[in-house]
Amino acid sequence: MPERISARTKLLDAASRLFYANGISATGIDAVIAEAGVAKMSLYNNFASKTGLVSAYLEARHEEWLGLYRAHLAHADGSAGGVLAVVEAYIDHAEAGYEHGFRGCGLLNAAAELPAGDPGRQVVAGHKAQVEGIIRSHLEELAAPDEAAALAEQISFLLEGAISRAGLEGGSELLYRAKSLIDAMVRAL
Amino acid sequence: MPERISARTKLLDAASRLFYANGISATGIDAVIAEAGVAKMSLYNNFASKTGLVSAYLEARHEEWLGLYRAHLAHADGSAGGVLAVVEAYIDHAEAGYEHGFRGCGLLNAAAELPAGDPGRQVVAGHKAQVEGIIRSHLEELAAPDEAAALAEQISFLLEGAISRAGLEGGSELLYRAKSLIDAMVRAL
DNA sequence: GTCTAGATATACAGACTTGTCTACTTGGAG
DNA sequence: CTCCAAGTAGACAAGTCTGTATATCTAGAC
Repeated sequence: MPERISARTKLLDAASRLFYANGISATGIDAVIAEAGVAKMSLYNNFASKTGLVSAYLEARHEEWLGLYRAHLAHADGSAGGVLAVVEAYIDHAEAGYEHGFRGCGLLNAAAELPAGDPGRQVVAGHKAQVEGIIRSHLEELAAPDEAAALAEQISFLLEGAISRAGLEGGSELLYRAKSLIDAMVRAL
Repeated sequence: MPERISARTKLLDAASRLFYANGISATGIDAVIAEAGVAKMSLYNNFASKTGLVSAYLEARHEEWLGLYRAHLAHADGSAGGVLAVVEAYIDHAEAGYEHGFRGCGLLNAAAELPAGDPGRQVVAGHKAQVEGIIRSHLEELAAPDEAAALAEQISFLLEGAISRAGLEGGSELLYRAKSLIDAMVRAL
């Protein structure tokens, strides 16, 4: 009973691995279907084009992150713990055993190779804004709205930079440093 | 007397515009030579391959940033001003009138589309480490080495994140917010 | 048992990519 | 004036890319 997995799922999983490790432009259709172990027509039966596959990839990365965040939030301790759950979701991401090491935020990397004006860049901008919004909503339970908004922006910048730098280093170490910095900032409230 | 400009320079300038605006993989040789207004053989007489052009591009972006930083450093006010000169160099970069708007750090964007293990990623990691080192050396004139190192890391994360987010927004506004945050952090020493 | 939706294998069209080759032109240095 | 380095124009080889077309297979619904 080998768990029937749809071609669509296999394609998204394969695309996720290859797009993340090697970049989107550098990953051809043929590489994706070979990694997925499906026929080329299965790709075009499930997605309108490579661009459609990329859009689904972006959406899936966003949903995946939300899932990791919610899992940590469920065991989080108070509002400060909620903020840390955001960081822990990225740490999970960094340690999820990518074949060629951690390479930073998949969404930000995708945006980097999309030409200016591509709608995919709006998706990524929306994701980042949502993350900052989550942080802000937790902080609003600990401080006045103005202060919460300012600190949420600062924390989201700090976290974003730590992810990028950690991606260049290839490991999650810098994310733990960001976590303790953020922990101290929230506790200082 | 139309200022004789070498084909190499025209190619690097054209590659700079196109690689930055549209991404490296998405930019073909033909587009670069058309933008530069030179013959294809001029490219291969000056660079071993497209990869060689990309390496020169990365090096040029690093040198360009250093030039902007040094220009601000020359008019900087004390060690705190030295740290702010780092931020101002990125603000200059963001406002340098890119054809399709600011799109973040060109070096980080390039790293995002290089496959894991590509030597170009080391160049980018080195640039980011050098920036953090510059910040640290300024702070060491204001605080103990340990404290300076910790704050330099925090500031470099914050700045890096602000650049990425500003690139997604397409403007330099978020960089000014980062500048005032960093200004406050340094003054608090 | 039949029908159908989904999957498969393979070939192929057409465009685009990097890089090479050859023959020609041009601007200045000596 | 001559020579040479740098640049030009365009054709071309060889490979890769996306996307389509066709014919076949298979598992479950009815």
